[in-house]
Amino acid sequence: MNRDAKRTLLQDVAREAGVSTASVSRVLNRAPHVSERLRNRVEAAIDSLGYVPDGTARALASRRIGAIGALVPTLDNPVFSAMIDSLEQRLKQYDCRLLIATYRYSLDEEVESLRTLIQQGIDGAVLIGHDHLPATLELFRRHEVPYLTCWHSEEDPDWPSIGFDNAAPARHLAEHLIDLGHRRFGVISAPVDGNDRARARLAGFRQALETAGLDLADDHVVTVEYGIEEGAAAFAELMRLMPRPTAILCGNDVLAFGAMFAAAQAGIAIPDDLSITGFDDLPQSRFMHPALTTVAAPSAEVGRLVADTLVARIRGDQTPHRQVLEARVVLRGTTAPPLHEMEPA
Amino acid sequence: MNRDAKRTLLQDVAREAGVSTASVSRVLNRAPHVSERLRNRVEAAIDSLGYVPDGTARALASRRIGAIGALVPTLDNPVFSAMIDSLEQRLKQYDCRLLIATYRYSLDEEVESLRTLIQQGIDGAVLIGHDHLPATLELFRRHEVPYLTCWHSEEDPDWPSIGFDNAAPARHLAEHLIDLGHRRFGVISAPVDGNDRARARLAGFRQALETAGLDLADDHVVTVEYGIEEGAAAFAELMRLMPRPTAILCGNDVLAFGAMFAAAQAGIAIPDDLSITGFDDLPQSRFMHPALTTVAAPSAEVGRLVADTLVARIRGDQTPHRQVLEARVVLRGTTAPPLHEMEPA
DNA sequence: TTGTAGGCGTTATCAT
DNA sequence: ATGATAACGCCTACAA
Repeated sequence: MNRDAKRTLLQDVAREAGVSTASVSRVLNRAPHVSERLRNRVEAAIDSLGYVPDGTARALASRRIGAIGALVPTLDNPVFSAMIDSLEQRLKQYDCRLLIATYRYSLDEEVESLRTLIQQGIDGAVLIGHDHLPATLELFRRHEVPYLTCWHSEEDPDWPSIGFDNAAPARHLAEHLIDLGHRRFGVISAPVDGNDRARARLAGFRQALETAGLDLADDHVVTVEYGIEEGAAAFAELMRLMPRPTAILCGNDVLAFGAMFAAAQAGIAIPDDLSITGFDDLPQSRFMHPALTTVAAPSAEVGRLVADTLVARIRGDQTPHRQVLEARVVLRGTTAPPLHEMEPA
Repeated sequence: MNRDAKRTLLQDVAREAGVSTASVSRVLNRAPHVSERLRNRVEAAIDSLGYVPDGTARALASRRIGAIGALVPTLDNPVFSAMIDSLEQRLKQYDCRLLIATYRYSLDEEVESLRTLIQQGIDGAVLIGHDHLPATLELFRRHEVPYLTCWHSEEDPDWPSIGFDNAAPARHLAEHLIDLGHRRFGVISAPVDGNDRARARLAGFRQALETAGLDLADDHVVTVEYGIEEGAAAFAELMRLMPRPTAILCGNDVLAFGAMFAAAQAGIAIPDDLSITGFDDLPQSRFMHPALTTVAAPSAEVGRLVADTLVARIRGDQTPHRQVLEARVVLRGTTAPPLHEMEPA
């Protein structure tokens, strides 16, 4: 009786079953060319000994760890946690684990986190968005780690992707407001530095306005960090403009929540006095008063598809370089014609 | 020029620096008794070769993988994603990675996920709550994996914990409503099966009511899955009761959101016609109209403390068996005296 | 303080 | 189809 009852090894299983360690390994890995009889003997031995394979030894010998890495800016944003949630669920079906790292929107930290994950031996990785440092790409290349980006739809030979167009729906939102008769706009944007999604959305807003011959002065675009309170503060800033905007486009739903809250505080009626839009379609956006007009980001779908595609890439299968999902505009109650609007000059 | 330019190994670094592999290993692991000179030589060699240690080999040889596992019911619930977010951030400071697995509130699936994580070689694990299958405990014991539970405050020699009391604040919420003059209550609860937190909260509600000599009939407790829509449906069910409750206690904020939405739809004024409470204090709860009376679950704090404590346990340090954080009742705008209430008989 | 060498538990390449 | 056995890359007694 050893003082720490040595764990049972593959070798013990082999002895118990009266076969070679190679055969046990084959059974474990469902390798072809294994006789029914041998398989049964081995499986019986495994059961009777309660054998559990050692993942680290297996990883060293096989050069794959059975886990992928996901690098996300933060899990505090529900769109990302929803994506990660569905990603993990799907990976489980492939018997693949998930290693998470967050980088607080710092691309430098993203590189560092990726480095440690690669060191850890991940079989593949998924990144958010299209903005990354060159060092990131170099790490993937040098260590030959299969990777994917998601949440954007840029065409780029360096970055295979699964996502959706962030600019077009943003443009549609702005066009919708223009069609309703709005002429004076305000924008609340997330910081665009290192965040291509925020940038694309802002660009979409701008494009629609320019096409309509409308001006969007710099002081009509307020940039704030993610957060309801931040959205409320940005809203207050926009409301100090004279003349006031009649519509406010927000870079995401949470900023829109903040804007709606501040509007209510200030006694500004949505959508009668002012229209507001979001982007993401968080679960509660449907259940507000009024319900938020926004764009539905397909979080869960992205997660599933990333799992399917990354696993395929790891296997060496061919996969589409770029997959674009639909991000649909959802018209609800926060957008309406500008009631108290004067006709443009 | 090999066709796959073999990666540089620790051995290569040793040769380059003109020292033994053991010395390189020592430098890598910040072992004591290493001369300044040797360290510099080795570090120079590491830089010049761009050496990156192999995590899998290190894991096999050292018997630790540099990652812990977190088993959570789902990441779709913001309280959990917030906790995981802070957990991961803190773990990074200890140079420790995070492996995530979700189990959709199925304790059987929890066991299975734990098994694969342990097989993966995790250095430690954290579980949510106090409800677990015996097999879970056995896995920890058998594989000698340090572990922690969180989000509850049960005293149990088997389960070291970091969390907060779920029952007491729930009781306080109910007491507060009783003090305001409410006598007829409804409860919207999450499924309590395998969920000690939901059970504790419900028990807290019950206890306060019983102490006050009030009745809570079975049909005044509606159990629904997590979700705004689910909360709304439960609310509708409670509103069909005659006489109607004047206060509704919800098992979490999201259910409360649903209830508030349904109330607004039905033209029931909160808090004048009806009081509503939640539990969790999600970011938006403060920014609703009216703002939600609820209990603040210290998500981020739990995450940080779990990281600190689990890492200490892995090192073999002594840590408190049970750490109880404060979960404070936050009185806001959804609770008020029952305006249209008759005096109790 | 530094070097030598034997594991760590599998997988995978050969034979047979 | 099955069996020997050499990797896999690093850590760590133990020796010097």
